[in-house]
Amino acid sequence: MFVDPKLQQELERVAVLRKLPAGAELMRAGDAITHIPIVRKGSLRILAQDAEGRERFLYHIMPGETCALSLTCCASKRTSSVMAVVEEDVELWMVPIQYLETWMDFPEWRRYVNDTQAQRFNELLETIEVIAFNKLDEQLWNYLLKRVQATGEPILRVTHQEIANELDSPREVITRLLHQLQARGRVSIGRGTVDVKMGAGMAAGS
DNA sequence: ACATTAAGTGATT
DNA sequence: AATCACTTAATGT
Repeated sequence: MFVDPKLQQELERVAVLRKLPAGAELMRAGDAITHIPIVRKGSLRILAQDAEGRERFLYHIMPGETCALSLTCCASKRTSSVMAVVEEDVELWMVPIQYLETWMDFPEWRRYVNDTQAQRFNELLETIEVIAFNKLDEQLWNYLLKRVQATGEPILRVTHQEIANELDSPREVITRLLHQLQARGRVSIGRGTVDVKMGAGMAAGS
């Protein structure tokens, strides 16, 4: 994980290793943040969540990465505003937040925190762009692609309803858009599954 | 066989 | 693009 043996040693000393199965919820909006999760294996899916329980997919956290939001959240001692769901079975290092600051003495840690912040920021911008300027069919395709990339599995076990929830859109619309994608050979759908055909981008249409 | 859940459809705004 | 009302199909017990 870290090159600096001292930092690595610190990590192994204070972090609690935690394993969670796909689909498990690591945290929900409103939860207090006591630990910073660093993904060792697997991946997490991060969703925005509002007071009424509506959701919105934001991005994934992949191995070696940590949640930039928890970093800023605990720095300002606020509660989480996002929900974290396990995408692919994960192993997490749970680092008590107190070490966030004390570890700043390690240059490598500073760089790591900085890098993840920058990376997340870019990803966030990207998803904002998708949400703000793209039509739902493009958002859907983007969503499917990201999830496939995050799981390494081309076949997603998801219902239309679940997708609809995460894109905050009615199920019927998702069903119809999935059919369009199927007609274009980009996916094939089964009950509770979507088989995503990887390959070229979205290109042309309607 | 029955109940439940997922998906498909058409009409309406 | 959203919402409704309803049908049909798959799946679990």
